[in-house]
Formats: sequence, structure tokens, C-alpha cells
Amino acid sequence: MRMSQLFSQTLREAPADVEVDSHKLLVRGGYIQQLAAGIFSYLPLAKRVLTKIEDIMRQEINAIGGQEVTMPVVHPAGIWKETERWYQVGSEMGRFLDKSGRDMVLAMTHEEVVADLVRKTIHSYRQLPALIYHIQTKWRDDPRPRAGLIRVREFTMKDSYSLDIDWEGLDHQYRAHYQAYFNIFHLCGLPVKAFKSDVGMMGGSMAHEFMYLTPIGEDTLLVCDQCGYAANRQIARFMKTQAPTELPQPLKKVATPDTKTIDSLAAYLDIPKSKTAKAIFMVASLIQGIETNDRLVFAIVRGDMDLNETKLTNALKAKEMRPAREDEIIAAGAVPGYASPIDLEGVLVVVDDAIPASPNLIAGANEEGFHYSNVNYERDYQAEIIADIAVAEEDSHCPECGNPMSIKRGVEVGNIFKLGSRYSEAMGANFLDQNGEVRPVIMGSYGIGSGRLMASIVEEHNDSHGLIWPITVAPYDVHLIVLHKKAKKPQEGSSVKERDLDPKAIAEELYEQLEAAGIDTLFDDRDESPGVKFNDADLIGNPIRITVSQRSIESGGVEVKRRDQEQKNIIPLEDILHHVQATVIDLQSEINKLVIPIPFEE
RNA sequence: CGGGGUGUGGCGCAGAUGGCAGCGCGCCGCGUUUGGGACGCGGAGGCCAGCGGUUCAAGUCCGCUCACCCCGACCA
Repeated sequence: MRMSQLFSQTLREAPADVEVDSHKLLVRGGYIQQLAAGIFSYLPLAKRVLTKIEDIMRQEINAIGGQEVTMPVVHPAGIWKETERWYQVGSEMGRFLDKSGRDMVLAMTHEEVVADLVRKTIHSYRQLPALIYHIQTKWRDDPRPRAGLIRVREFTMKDSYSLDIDWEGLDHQYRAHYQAYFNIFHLCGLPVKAFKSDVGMMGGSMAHEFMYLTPIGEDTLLVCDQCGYAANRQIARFMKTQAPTELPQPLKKVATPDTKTIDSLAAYLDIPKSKTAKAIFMVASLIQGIETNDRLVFAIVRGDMDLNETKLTNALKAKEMRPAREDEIIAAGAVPGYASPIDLEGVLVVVDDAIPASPNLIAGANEEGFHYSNVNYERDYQAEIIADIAVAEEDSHCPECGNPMSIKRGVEVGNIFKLGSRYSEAMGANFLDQNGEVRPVIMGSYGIGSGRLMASIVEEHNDSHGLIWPITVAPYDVHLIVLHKKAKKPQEGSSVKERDLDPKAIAEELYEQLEAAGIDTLFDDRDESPGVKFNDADLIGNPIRITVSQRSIESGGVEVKRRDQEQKNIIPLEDILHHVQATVIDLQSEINKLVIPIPFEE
């Protein structure tokens, strides 16, 4: 490609409202343009990167038996009503009416369409297992798009769907994806770590997220350096400190003025926070068939811990959860700041599993300025649910080995879910087994967002001058620069020797040669000053830079420099093709070394 | 949805107390230049986010709306 023809424009300065590096560089390099919040156009340079990323995905998913399909972006609402996600998903789903007034859905994912395909195509165990995938646009009307391509509303995703006769088969395909995903990310030059995660609205029994660890990530992760335990904070377990064993003491009301917070209460009574019970009121939307029902929930954790809303949501199997308003708390007969589970009727009480093991706690007395001391679970009050609902913090102890864990931030670049029969049962995606019995297909789903992956690669590979693409995903292998005197009219009678020394003529010939050899080359044939060309080359970030100039010719050839190294070499013209091919192979093998078997961790 | 911020040529910005819309980069033409964002001369390009007020006069003052960004809620 000739740069003089490239549909693109590099910018010396990034737009003022752009913050993260990947966004800044992709905009400055002329890769992307924003149309609206979370909606982007991908210009030719970005499209080439995305195509390479997607080809890597194809290669790896094909290798584990995937067959590529294309499923629609616009769906009739009917299939989403069959699985009830039409009712369960909120404003994130794009809905509209077609000309006849029928409800339509913009695809946010494709389980429903897959289940529909399966019920029309799969009838026998002989057709299973199977794996289908596509690379297709998704629309998720995220309430807060941010950070360029990291969190958008319209995006392209590679999503695959495994189909099996039983859970054993699913486990096999799940593990195959686990490794294939590591291969994909490593081939893209992106370091990732797998984390156990919440299944969320996808449902199912097991999920892993593939996280690129970076401070700009918005997922919070707990990692144990000792034993390797790694989990999203939403579900991370931890070893709770044991309360000292004590005999239950008699319940006693104590005056505790101005102690609406645990901190002030513990300070006033001069006791550790772990001797108090923390009351949190939430309103949960509980699903009952296609109806939802809002209930006030009284959650109790020990004073030295905080509530984890995801864990509470899962414990209640609730659709949504929000903090209760003060008037809702009062309406239930509780006193904010002094709320007590004792003798409080009509609320749904959920206690953390550390509470029954912690005797003689201080809890509210449901009276302004008073608490009870020596509150004991079971004797003084009971809960509908006892569950782990406390959130893990920095230095919380690992649930596996007890070592203090650390907190990291990450971008979720991929995820894998064991769905089971949730969608197949809802939609009648069944098959006949060997005994002639009707059974639901056991499904798994596996996604990678290609734009987010591209942005993460940029986030990982850049310097103060611009991008540094791994060769596997670079828009071009070679960035060819020619520095020349103003192009002169070819002179009559100019000697062969003169033409041989003309940088422009040499560069043109080299460009043809590289292209013919299958080396993708971006040829900066513009009439720009050397500074502009070098700076654009660094910004765009292709892995190999070749400079043809008077100076290089006088030194005996052309100059070659890797984007990720400082060193420059003069290579004689007769060796250049071979040298570039060897460098491409070197860069490739550096990436290939990263692709290694990764042990599966439950 | 709550809190904060910003809207003036493609990008970055300036336009006190209302009085002819500017600068740098980029873009076009001509010329000089060519190893790290060159220089000269001449150009093109803006209903100042939109709507409605106040005023002889609004980019500037007032009201409403919209868009975008950041923090939070949310998020497969």
C-alpha cells in the first residue's frame, strides 16, 4: 500500500477528551474514528489488524473442531421470550419494532439463535459433539462506554458454541477452548490470566474470564501468589478470620449515641470491628416466572467485612439489586444506623456465613442511639439464608492456602461459560440418545471481543513514539520510507548508473519486490520531510522499517530497523529480501515461543 | 440514573467589563528544502452544539435542550 493513497490521517495531537493510551494512539495513528459514544468506525489500518486477529481466532477454533457460520444481528423477539431473557435483561438490550409492529432485538449474544439452529438441525446423538462459531456484530447498550475500544456499545465478537450429549462432553470442549484461548491471546502478543468468574445473566455452572492485567482495567481481581488461586472479586472466596470461642452472654441494651457507622460504634465502645454486626438494606428484584417482585433485603455481615452485592444477588437468585432508600428502610419499621434483625418482621434476612460462628456481637437495637450487645445468631434471630456474602479485600486470606491475596485490575478480553441445558431446554433443542430417549443438548459458549483485544494489544505494546505491533497482528510487516530530492523529470540520456543511485527508483523497485514476495508493505511515497516520515512510521508501529536514502546508498544499501529495537543496520540491496524474510521469521518465532500448554485450573 | 466537566474550521487552543471570529498544526497552490514533526509567499475552510429570550447589537448575558468526556451506579 502506498501511503499517499491510504485512507487515513495521522494527528500530531490527540483529541482532548481521549484519555487511555490505546485510544489516544489508535486515534492519532489514523486507525479509528468515533461516531458516537461507544460506536466506532475502523479505518483500513485497523481493519487489517482486526482481520489478522480474526484469522488467528479462526485458525485456533478450527483446530479444535469449530465450523464457521454467520448468524443474524437482527432477531425476532420470540426466541428471546422463549428463554425469558427478553424479560430478564434490562435497558442493555436494543429493541425496536419492525414495520408491522413486531418486537425485534439487536443481537447482544447468540445463544438463542444457536438453540434455534440446533432444534432445526440436530436430531441424533450421532450428530454430536459439534462446535459452531461466527465473528459477528453485537449491540449492548452499555450505560457507560469508556476508554476508547475497551468498553463500547457496538462491537465485533468471535463467539463459539459447543454442543454435546452430556456434561462430560461439555467439559472436554470447555477445556479445549481454555487452551485455544490462551493460544489466541499469546499469538496476539497479549499476556492474559484466567480467572474464575460469575456466570451472570448467561446462567450455567462454570465460567472463566481471560483477563489482561492493567491498571486501566475495570474488573477487580484477587490473586494468590502462593497457590495461584485467582478469581474475580465478584465471586472471590476468602478465609474469614475466626472469632474467639465464647459462651453466649445475656442480651443487653446499651446506649450508643451518635454511632450510625461501624467505625464510630467500634470507637465509642472501644471494641474491634469484628465484634459488631453490620446491617445493609438492599432492594432485590426476585424473579418469579416472567414476573419480578421487589423485596427489601436485610443483609448482615460482620463489622470487619463489607457486603459483596454479586454474591448476595446470587444467593437470592435475584435479577437486580440496589441499595434501599432511607424511606424504604423506615417503612419496614427499621431505624437507619441502628437497625436490628431482632423482632423485625416482613424483611428477608440474609446473613454472611461468618455470623453464626461469631458469638456476642454488637448489633442495632432498632432504636435511635441504642445497640444490643451479646447478640447471638440462632438464639436471638434467624435468617432465611446463610451464605458467603462478604467481599474479599486486599490481603484477605486465600481460601485455598490462607496466604494474603493481592488485588489487581484487569480487562476482560475473553470468557468461557458452561451453559448446560438452560437454553436447549427452554427452546426444545433436543436430540435422541442411543436408547431413543429425548435429551436436551448440553451447551457451552465462548467469546472474544476483537476490538477490545486490539485495544489491549496496543495498551501492552507502545512507547512514547507510538504503537509497536507484534508481527502477527501488525497492519503491515514492513514500513518502507524513501528520502529523496524532489522528484525530477526523467532526463533524456541519464546513465544507468545515475538511475541506480536514485533513492526513489530503488525504493519503488524494492516495494515491488517485497510485495511480490508476499511481504505486506506500507510504502511512504509521500513528498514529506524525513521527520514527518519517521514520526509517522513510529506512530503507526509496523514491526520492520526500511529507509532508502542517499545516505544509506552511499553506506552500501538500505537501512533496516526493528520497531522494538534501537539498532539500525545497513543491508546491501542484493541481500535485502532475504534479510527481511529472515527478520519476519525471527519476529514470528518470538511470538510462537509464547504459545505453550497452560494447565487447566478449576 | 446520580455527581462533575466540556462544546468556537479536521486537531489543539485564544477570544476581560456584549461592538467586523482569531492563533498554531493540518489542508490547497507556487517556489526553496530533504536523516527525526523544514521555510517563504498566496489561499480554502466556522450559522461559535441547537432552540428560545434580553439588547440598537450576543461566541460573550439568561433559560431550556442536545452531544461528548470523567467518577459512581451498571455491565455476558
